[in-house]
Amino acid sequence: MPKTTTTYHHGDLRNALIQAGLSILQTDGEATLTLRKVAREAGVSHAAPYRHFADKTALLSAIAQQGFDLLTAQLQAAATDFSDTPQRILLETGLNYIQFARQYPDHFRLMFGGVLRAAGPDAPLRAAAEQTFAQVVNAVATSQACGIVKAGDTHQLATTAWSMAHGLADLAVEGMLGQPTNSTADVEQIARFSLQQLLVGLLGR
Amino acid sequence: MPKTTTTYHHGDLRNALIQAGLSILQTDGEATLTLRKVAREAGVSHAAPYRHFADKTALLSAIAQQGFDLLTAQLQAAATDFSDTPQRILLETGLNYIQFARQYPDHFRLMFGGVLRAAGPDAPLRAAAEQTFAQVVNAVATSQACGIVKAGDTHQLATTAWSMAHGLADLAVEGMLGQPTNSTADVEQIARFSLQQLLVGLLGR
DNA sequence: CCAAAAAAGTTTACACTGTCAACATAATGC
DNA sequence: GCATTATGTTGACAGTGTAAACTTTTTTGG
Repeated sequence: MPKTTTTYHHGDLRNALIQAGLSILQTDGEATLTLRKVAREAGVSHAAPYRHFADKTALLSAIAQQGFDLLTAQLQAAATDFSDTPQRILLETGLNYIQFARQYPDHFRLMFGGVLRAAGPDAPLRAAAEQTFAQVVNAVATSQACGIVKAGDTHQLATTAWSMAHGLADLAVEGMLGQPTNSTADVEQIARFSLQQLLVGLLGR
Repeated sequence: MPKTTTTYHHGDLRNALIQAGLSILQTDGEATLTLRKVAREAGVSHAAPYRHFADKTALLSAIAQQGFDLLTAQLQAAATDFSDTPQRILLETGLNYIQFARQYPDHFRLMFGGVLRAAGPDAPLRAAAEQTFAQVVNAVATSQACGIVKAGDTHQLATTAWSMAHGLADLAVEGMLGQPTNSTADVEQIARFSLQQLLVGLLGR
């Protein structure tokens, strides 16, 4: 019977629950994301999730983790896209980061909203976040190699770059960028400008 | 009878509720902040808050607004402190912003977590946020006047500076700055470094 | 192969939440 | 002074997260 999908009881809940939660998150936002609704959407009883997640936070944490994985993949894809023009990698990585935040605002907010802070230093969620950060470190290292960023502590420079992109992303999601219209063009413009200003500083003369 | 405090029924609930909510927020975090607990703490029945706030979100919104006011005042105080060394104003404004976030992490997260996004473009909360931003604009204008930031669209440059500080603040609150220890010294160091990098870019040669 | 243990899912129950409607009381304005 | 409004209370309701007891399936060791 390995014909249909998997072997045991339901198929695999846990993934189904994460998927259901993700769907609710994207359509109705975190505020309305309830454990019972997730269970309903997955077609199981309201207590079933507790066989796979210790509590609601654990489910949210898993969803957040999936978000970091997705973001990591997206940044990596961008990096390979621009592997022949390495001078652009840092800029494009930043723009991609911001685009992700705007495309999945609730997912993005969940990723950086308390779940992370609550996660201990050795939680898998934190590891996933650091893998995303590693993508930024890569971009900085590449930029250093091609002379668009000065030599120096790569990790530190990457933290700086990450902060810039993250700040732009968060303010954009919150609707505080490009005050009146807040259009895609507005955000792209200010993001491009800001990242470029930082790059000038990171070149160092 | 203007002896005690105020005139009517309770004194003034609404402020008492905001204060109680603030206290809960700072000691136990947003997750445990419940409307009924706020009412209890203020010494009124569980439905009393509805005479002053349409719903829970309205209370949270008021608390967030108070946060923006506090932050604005703090940034302004920093600005006057350094009025005789204007070259430092932007740096110090940024450091102060980050310090505020670390001092009141839950308050900070509330301010930028959904309530703002949910607030319409003409909500008082948004006005309060813009007043905070105005403080950054001031710092940039001062920096331009003393030649530490190049001429150009002040508003745009301020958005850039705000994003940098905000990104640092948010990542610091989330515990993603200064990976192992995350100590105050660590955060201060990376924040100072990052802001300075940006300043180099904003000088522009 | 099959009993026994473990895993996965269900039902019932409980305390607690946000919110509403009906009611009570205090303050204010004519 | 009294009617109106502002403020606060009580009681109720649907919905929530979570734990305990129970059932069903799956796995597994003799």
